[in-house]
Amino acid sequence: MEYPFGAIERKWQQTWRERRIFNAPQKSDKPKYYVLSMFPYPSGVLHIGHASNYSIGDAITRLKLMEGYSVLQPMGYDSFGMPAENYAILHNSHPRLTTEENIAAMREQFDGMGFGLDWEREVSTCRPEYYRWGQYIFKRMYEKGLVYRKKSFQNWCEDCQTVLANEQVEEGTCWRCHGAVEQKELEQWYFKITDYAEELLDFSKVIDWPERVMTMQKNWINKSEGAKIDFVLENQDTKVPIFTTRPDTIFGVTFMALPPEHPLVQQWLAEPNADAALKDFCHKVINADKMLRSSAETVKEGVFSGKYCINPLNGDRVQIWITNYVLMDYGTGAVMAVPAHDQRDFDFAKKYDIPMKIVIQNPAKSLVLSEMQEAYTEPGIIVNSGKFDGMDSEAAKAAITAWVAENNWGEQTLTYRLRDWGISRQRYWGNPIPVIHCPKCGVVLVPDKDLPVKLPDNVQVGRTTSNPLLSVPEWLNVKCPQCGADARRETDTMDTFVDSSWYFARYADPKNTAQPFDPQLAKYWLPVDQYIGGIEHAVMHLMYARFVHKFMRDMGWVDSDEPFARLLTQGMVTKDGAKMSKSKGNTVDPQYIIDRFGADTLRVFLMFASPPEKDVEWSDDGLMGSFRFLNRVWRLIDTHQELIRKGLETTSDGDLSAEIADLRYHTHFAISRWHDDCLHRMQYNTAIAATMELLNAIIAIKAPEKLNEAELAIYAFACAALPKMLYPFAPHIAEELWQVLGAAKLLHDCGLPKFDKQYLCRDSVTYVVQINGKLRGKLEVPADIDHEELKALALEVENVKRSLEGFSIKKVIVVPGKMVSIAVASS
RNA sequence: GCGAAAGUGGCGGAAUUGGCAGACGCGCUGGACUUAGGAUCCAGUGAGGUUAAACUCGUAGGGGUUCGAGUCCCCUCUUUCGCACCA
Repeated sequence: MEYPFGAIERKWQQTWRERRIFNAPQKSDKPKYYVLSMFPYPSGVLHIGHASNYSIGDAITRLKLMEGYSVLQPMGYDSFGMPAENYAILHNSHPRLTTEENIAAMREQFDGMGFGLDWEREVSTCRPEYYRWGQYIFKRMYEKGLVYRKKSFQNWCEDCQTVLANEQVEEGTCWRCHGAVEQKELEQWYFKITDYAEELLDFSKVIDWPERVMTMQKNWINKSEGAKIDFVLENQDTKVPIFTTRPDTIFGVTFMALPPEHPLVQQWLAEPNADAALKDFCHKVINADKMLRSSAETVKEGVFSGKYCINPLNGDRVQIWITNYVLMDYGTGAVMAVPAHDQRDFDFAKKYDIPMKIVIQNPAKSLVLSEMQEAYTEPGIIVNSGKFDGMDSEAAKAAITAWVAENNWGEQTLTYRLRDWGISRQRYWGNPIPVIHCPKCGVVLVPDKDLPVKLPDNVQVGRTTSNPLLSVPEWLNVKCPQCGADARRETDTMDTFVDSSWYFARYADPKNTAQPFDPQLAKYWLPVDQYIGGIEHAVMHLMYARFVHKFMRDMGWVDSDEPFARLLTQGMVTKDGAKMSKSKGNTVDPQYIIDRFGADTLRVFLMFASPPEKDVEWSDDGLMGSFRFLNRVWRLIDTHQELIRKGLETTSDGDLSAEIADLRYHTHFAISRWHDDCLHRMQYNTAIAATMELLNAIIAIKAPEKLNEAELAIYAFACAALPKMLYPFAPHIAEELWQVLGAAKLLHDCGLPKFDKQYLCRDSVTYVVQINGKLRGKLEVPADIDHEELKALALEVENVKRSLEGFSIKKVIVVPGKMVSIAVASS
């Protein structure tokens, strides 16, 4: 007989809704706790990955409620972007309509899972009441100098018909569609995330983040210290700044390397007498696959530009080469090449027969140019460097930099790999950038009173070669708010990562119509105490959100330095060892599981199969195991409910059988483990295992109706612990059984299951006896036994005695409560 | 190539501080029951060995520290992830 999960789940979902259990109060006597799972794109269908992810957040939510916190667990939808646009095209509809339909469908499925979400705080990024404030934030950032426009080569995804930020290019492909990314010269809007590079490297204000995520962000930002030094074009005043971390090698520069994108190179190419070979080379490199080009294995190539520049330190005349191995994106986009002391420059110089110059000697073994097979990149003694000769190269770094600064040739500087965040997207379904281009006034921000700039509805969506917004003249053409002249709206929309960079703050005050959120409310709820989401957002979303949060802090809107105090990166659900996907045909439909076995069964399986940060391998058999487990709990309590209710009203004083004393120990032990696993270790799989062990211990009592009053009290206590222990994972059945046992209150309001330390101490303890680390016997002794007495007893254990024959005892060690270890040597 | 994490039965996983390896679940084997179920209950289940014990081996492989190592140290292999010409 299966327990009636369907009726139970519907009943409690309705009760929670009616009693507003999960609608977080704006004010509370209790301490606050903000649990947030990354919001989904509203696909319209609940995926097993959603079920898994949100089960974790919900377990934490219910635990924190039991613990006495005022908990906020909101939910919303990341509803702008390509997928929504494509979905609408596929269904021959409009993204506004399909998105709202999908949201309604998903909401129903979320409720079917029994998630305790505060739906009164729902946000959806594509609704004007939300994106209005995204535009408002854009404007405030603009006013603070954190937004600018720049024309340059962009990562262009042909499939998505839009540009991508550097972070959004994965192995040369688009992070979303994995189409090829090429370079295209465009004028784009940027957020100056680099202003916060230094602070983004600092994770001292987060409480608990995975080391891995912090490392990934640090690597992404990649700070390096060095010097910026101006070389000067021969016979001209034009400066060519370079960045180097090795100023100690500057006297060894024999050529300069520039990428084809370098402005100087572009200028030379534009000259009427530009060299044809140079043109061809630049064209080839710029249009080459970006992934291939930036791979260390790619053969270094270049063309001599015919131009020279002057090394300011020694006046050397240096050839300028255009190469494929220098990145326009990093440092100043120009490299002083020191082939003797840099492997890349060495390879290049060998290939093109460019001279080399040793300026650092290996103290162990003198370098000879003609014999060098690779660059010498280690520290050493400075040579051929004028007044710095003889110095230690490490010390020379500072000395040379200081000399450079003194002579105004350059300065000490920091550089980061992190680039500014390009937020322009040439798509319809996104947040319009609130800007008007006026032929007289230039860039004019849309006045706050005119926000939001609403997306027009009458647009032909589809894969177009230009931004669909260009085809809506009544939207596009406006009067300049400053001078009233005919002007045009900006048609770029914002990267959807902008929308998701502040939503966690909007949840604090989601209906505010006067500002993004009331700072008082945001200061109350933020930071998010526990954030949960996929590792795939380790760099992009999490770094953008940290950046925008720091901006909001600087505006005084929030007062925390970090948006997410604790971060849990959950694993994905796999089947047959691979990520579930339609194309592989290895998907599982959570709705079918819910209909057939109940949401509680699904949740218990997902939480039991592995710790939250690890992947879960789907198993139909495993799911059945969870279903049987819940059925066993159900049968136990349902069958004995009257007995248990009676037992709950009696006290536990009186004689106990050994069996019941044992049950009492197991009960308190299981609850204490559950506490540790749920509250400290966040290892929910073992918390469920502890609950199963308790169930097994209770079921082992075969005839509870024959127990005396004291024993029955212990039995009932054990049974009553089960619903509480199950509540975070299987809340519906837990709530139902709790009611069956006669409770008046709902479980979230009844506190954590309690255990008593005194019952964790046992009268007698089993010690194991080891000889040289090998198990040789066991003995049962009183827990408070004297160690000397214990040693003596251990030596008398039959098997131990036999094993000791022919050996002499060197040492006997007692590990309290656990073992006696005997070290022996053959005699 | 660099960096990080990991490697435990047939499977998912447990072992929290260096202290009985394999909790819990799945699967499997044998049995009971019959309302024949995706049911329930009982017993067993790392490998070898034995009638049964004893005992031996065993946490990717090899060495080491220790009375004692899945756990600490060194080397090697494999897998996953991140970075990958960053000047």
